[in-house]
Amino acid sequence: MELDPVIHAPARLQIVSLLAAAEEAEFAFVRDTVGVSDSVLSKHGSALEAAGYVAVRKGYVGKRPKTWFKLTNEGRAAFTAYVENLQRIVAPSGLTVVPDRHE
Amino acid sequence: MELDPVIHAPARLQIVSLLAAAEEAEFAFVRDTVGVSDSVLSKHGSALEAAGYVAVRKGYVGKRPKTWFKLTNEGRAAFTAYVENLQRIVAPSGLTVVPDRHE
DNA sequence: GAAAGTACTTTCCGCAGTGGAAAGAGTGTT
DNA sequence: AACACTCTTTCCACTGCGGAAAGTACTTTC
Repeated sequence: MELDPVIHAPARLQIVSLLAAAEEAEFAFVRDTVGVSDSVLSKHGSALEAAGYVAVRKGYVGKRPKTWFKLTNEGRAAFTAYVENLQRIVAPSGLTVVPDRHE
Repeated sequence: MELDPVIHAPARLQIVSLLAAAEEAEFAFVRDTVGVSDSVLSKHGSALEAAGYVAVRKGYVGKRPKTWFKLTNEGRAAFTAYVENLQRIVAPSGLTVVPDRHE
C-alpha cells in the first residue's frame, strides 16, 4: 500500500490532479493555479515526464512558444492507484466530506 | 489549500488515519500496522505530540511498560481538514478520497 | 540593431525531512 | 549479574524541495 512518491509531493499531487481533470493544460496556467515558480514547475514537469506520467508538448501560439502538459495513460493509472491507496489508508477513519454544491 | 505537512508525510498519514479509526492504539500495534521501526514510530509519535495532534499515554500491562497513542481533538480536526483539502485537490478529476456525505 | 521581453530550463544553493541502525535508559526477570 | 522488554535518542546518509539567478532561444520594441 505504497503511496507513489512521484505523485505524493504536494506540488506534484496538485499538478497531476489538475491534469487529471483537464485534457491538456498550459504551463502558465498550471504554474499559477498550483502557485509555484517557473523553475519549480519546470522541474516537476520534467520529473513527471521522466516517470512517464505526463507528456510535454511544445508548440507555438502565434510566434510565442508554449508548453502544454497532459497526463499519459500511465500517469492516469498511477494517479488512480494513488487515490485508491489514499482511500484505503483513510477509509477506516469513517470520515466523509460534504460535497461542494456548485449552484 | 495547504496540505498540513505534519500529516502529509506518508508514515504519519498512516499513523493518524489509524488513530482516527481507533480510540487508542498501542505502540507495537501501530508500529506493526504501519510497518516502521521502533525508532521511526517513536520519532513520529513525538512529532505528532509536539504538534498537539496526539496524546501519548504511558502505563503498564502487568509489569511491562506500554505506550498508547490517541488523537487529540485538535489532531482529529487537523486530520479532517487535511482530508477535506485532499478532497478539494483531487475532486476535479472526478475521483474521491472519501465518500460524500449528503446531509 | 541594441535592448528588452517572453517562455521556459538549468544550475546553484541551502535547508529540512526521512528512515534505519545502534546505542541508551528505565524497569523487570532469572 | 546478565539478559530481556519497551521504547527513546543519537548518529548518519540520503533525498527532495523550493527559490534565485543565470542561461537559452526566440520575438518585439524603440
